Amino acid sequence: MEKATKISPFRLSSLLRLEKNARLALKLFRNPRATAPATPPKPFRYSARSYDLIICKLGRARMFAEMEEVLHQMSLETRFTTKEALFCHVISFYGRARMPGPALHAFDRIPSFRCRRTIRSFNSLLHAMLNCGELERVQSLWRDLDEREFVPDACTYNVLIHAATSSGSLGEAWDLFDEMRRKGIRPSVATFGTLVSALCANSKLDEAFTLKKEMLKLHGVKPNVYIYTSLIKGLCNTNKLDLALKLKEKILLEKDIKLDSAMYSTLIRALFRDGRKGEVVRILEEMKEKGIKPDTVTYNAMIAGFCEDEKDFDAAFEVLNEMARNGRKPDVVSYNTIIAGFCKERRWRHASELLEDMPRRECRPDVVSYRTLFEGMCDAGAFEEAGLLLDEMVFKGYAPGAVSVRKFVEGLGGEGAGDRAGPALCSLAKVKAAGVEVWEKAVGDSVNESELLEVVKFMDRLRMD
DNA sequence: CTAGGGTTAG
Repeated sequence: MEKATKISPFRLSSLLRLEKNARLALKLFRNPRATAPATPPKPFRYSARSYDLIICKLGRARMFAEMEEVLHQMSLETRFTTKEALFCHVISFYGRARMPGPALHAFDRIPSFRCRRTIRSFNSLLHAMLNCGELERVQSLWRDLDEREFVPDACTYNVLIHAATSSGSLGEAWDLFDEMRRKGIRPSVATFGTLVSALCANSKLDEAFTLKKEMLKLHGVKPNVYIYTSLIKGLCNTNKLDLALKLKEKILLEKDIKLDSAMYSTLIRALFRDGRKGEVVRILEEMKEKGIKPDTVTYNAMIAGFCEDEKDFDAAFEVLNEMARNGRKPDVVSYNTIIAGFCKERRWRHASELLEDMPRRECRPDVVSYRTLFEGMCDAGAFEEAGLLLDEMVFKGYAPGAVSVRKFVEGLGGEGAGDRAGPALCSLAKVKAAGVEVWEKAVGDSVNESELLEVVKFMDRLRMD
C-alpha cells in the first residue's frame, strides 16, 4: 500500500513540471505524499529542482506570499545551495509585477541563502527597477555600483541604454554605447536592438537603417528578427507600409532569419490603420503556410483594428471567439482594447458591461481598464456613473489619469452636483490623483464643511510629498 | 526566464 502512494522527490519534480495551475502545484508541493497524512513523517526530501519549479510557478502566477513562504522553507535546507539563477527569476517576477521594494529585498537576501551574488543578479535588479519605471533608482544603483564586487557586462549596459532611451535621452544612450566599447565590452545584438528600436520610435529611420548596416560591417553582429521588426514598425509609423511589406519579403529570402508572430502582428496592425483590412487575410494565410501561429498579441492587433479603425465590434468579439477556438486566452489588453473602442464611440455602457464581465471571463481588469472607462464616462458627460466607478477603482487602489480627473472635476462643477462632488473628491484625494491646483479650483462651494476639512487635510499631504 | 522586437491606455 505504501509503495502505491509514495512519491519520490524526483517524481514530485515531474509532477510539478506538468501541473499548469500554480495553486494545484503548490498543493502538490506541500503534500507530496498523496495519502495518509496519518503516517508520520520523516520530512520529505525536496530536491533543488522542485524548489525551482514551484517558486517559478508561483512567481509567474504572482502568488508572492506563497512564493516567499517556499523561499523561506528553502533557506532552511542544508542539503544543497541555491543557484543564483533562481534569485534572478524571483527579482524579475517582482519587476514584472512592478514591485520594486520586494525586488530589492530579494537581491539583498541572496547571501543569506549562502549564494554568491554576481553581476547577473545585479543586472536582474537593474532591469526590475527599469520595469517598475524607477529610473532614478536605476541611476543610483549604477552610480553606487562597486566594480570590484560586480564587473559590469554587456547586459548591464543594455539595461542602462534601455533606461536612457525610455527616459527619452538618446544622447545618453549613445554615451553609454561609447563607454562600453571604451571598456572593451562588445555590444551584443540586444544592444543594437535597443538602439534601433529607439531610433525608430523617434522616427529616425535613416539612422536606424544605417545602424543596422554598421552593426554587421563595423561590429560583426548580425541583425536578427528583433532588429527587423523594429525597422518594420518604424516604416509603418511613418506611412511607409509598402516599404515595410517589401522589407518583410526581403527577410523571407534570408536563410537564417525566421520570421515570427511579432513581425506579423506589427504588419496586421498597420494594414488596419491604413484601411487595408482586406490584405490581412492574406497575411494570416501566409503565417499558416509558414507554420507561425498567431499568438495573443496577433489577435489583439486584429481586435484593435476592428475597434479603432473599422468600428466593427461584432468582428472584435468574433476574434475573441476565434481565440477561444484556438486555445489562446484573451488577456487584459484584448479587453481593454474593446473597452477603449466602445468609449471612443461614446458607448460607455457597452464598455462598462464588458468590464463587469471580465472576471467571469477569467481576466482581472487592470488600471488601464478602469482609467479607460472612467475617461469614457467623463467624455460622455456621465459623471454620476463616473463617480461610482471612481469609488470602485479607488477601493482597488487604482488612480485615474490626470487628464480625466480634470474632466471629472470640471464636470462635477456643472449643474448642482453638490452632494456627489464631496465624496468623489475625497476618493480622489485618497489616491492622490489630483495635483494641488486641481483642488484649489475644485474646492468651491460644492463641498460641505466636514468634507472640506477632509480634502484640505489631503491637500496638506499632497504638498508635503 | 540577467539584456533586445510586436498588441491597449496615458
